[in-house]
Amino acid sequence: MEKNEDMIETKNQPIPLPSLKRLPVYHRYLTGLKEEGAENVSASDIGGELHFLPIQVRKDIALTGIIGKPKLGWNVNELINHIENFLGWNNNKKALIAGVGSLGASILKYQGFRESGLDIVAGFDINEKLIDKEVNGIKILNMADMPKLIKRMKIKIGIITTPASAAQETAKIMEEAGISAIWNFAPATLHLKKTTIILYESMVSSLAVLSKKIEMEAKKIINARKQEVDYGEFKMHQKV
Amino acid sequence: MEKNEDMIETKNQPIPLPSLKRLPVYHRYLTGLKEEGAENVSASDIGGELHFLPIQVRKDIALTGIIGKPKLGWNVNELINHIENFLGWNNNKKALIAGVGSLGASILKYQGFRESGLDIVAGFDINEKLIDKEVNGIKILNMADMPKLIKRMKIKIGIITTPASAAQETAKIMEEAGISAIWNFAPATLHLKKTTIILYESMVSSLAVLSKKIEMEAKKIINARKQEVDYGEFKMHQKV
DNA sequence: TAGATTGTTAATCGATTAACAATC
DNA sequence: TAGATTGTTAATCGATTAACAATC
Repeated sequence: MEKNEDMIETKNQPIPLPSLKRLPVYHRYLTGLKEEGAENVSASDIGGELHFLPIQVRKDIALTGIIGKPKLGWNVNELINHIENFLGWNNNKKALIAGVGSLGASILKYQGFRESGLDIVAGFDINEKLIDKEVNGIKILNMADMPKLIKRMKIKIGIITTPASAAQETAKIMEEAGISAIWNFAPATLHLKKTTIILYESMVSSLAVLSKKIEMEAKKIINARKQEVDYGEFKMHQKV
Repeated sequence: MEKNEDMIETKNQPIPLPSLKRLPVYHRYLTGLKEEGAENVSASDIGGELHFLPIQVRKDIALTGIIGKPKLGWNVNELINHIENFLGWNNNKKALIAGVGSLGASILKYQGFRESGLDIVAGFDINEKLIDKEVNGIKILNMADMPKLIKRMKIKIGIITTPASAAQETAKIMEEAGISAIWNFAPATLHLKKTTIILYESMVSSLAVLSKKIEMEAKKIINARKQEVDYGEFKMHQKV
């Protein structure tokens, strides 16, 4: 059994984070294919549908350790299983969420996490009106009782959706109670032990990317027009 | 004026996306500093607080075109302004959101977007109970009226928070009405014109990153223990 | 068998980090 | 002046893309 686990571990290659983000996208497409009854799928099938290059799909999928067949591609079911195993969707991880405002509630209501191996067992808030209520079948408890539950259930993952002003304090409480990984949705930088894993989720950072993309696209169009004008006036120096 | 705009445009360097995501984080820290009355700030001040290397901070900030003073760093106010200008937070962009479920509502309620230059002018839904209601002062309208409003207000940014099953259709309607950039929170791949900008926001992809980080950390600890044992048994071959 | 597709090794591209001269 | 910090050029690292042999 222990030996077997060692066998299953794919060679200790480093895993590109972008690959990690793409794998759930492949998985979503594949489950659709499975429902349609598809047997096999190739890198160009996946890439064509999801707008990735086939070589990138091949590289990403190679990480899961699956062996495909030249000319056929991979078996759809087998590939789904390999991705799930690789991403750890088959061994559930317990988590809890602190702050059940509108964002926290929307996370509690999202069905996709459970099948991705994340089991949110409770929510915590300081708002009396929310305490002892349920959201999507998940009980909201008093924030004061959070450390107790973390210890009792040995919870390792904490999700923070409190206001920014409460994020640091909440994170510290989580850490001291035994949480080792924090998924932080509050717009605040956390100061924790080096060994504590933090993943920041920032919509404002995403928006920055979107805005720049829009700006660049606009500039591209303007430059294209400028060039047209240049040509129209018989100017020779392109500035592309 | 036109000439001036050309001057302000920093040299046409490519902008690393990760830098773009870090700039709002710097901005948040700087506004805090400003409130505390700080005059100047250095790369190591910022890096020390936010856990970045000073050289990375310097590189990122150089993108904004600000000129610092050796030994002093940058003027806090000036730096805030440069970041805001660079990210386009000073020229508002109108947007609308389709799907006012719990996630859509939490986006409507989030105050941070407005100061980041995103002005969500309306929400749309098919749920009769939501139509003509307001969320955070923003009116919810009938989805059927979305194209009209896009055209009338010349809105270019659409946010999708519908169920995954409605995302493609919604995106297509947005595109046909004149939207040129879509921020998609639904777990669905969109098929649109090549020129339409799409930014995917996927919590499941983020979760994949968090899970792997946890798994790697666990493995690191196990390996460290193995090594201790190896040393304990006077074995010579390290496997790190 | 011929052709398509995998898996692997090599080349390119982009982002981070290092080194260091300029300068306040 | 001496020391700290910027801004720039070079080196390294990581991810993507290309090339191609293996093979079904």
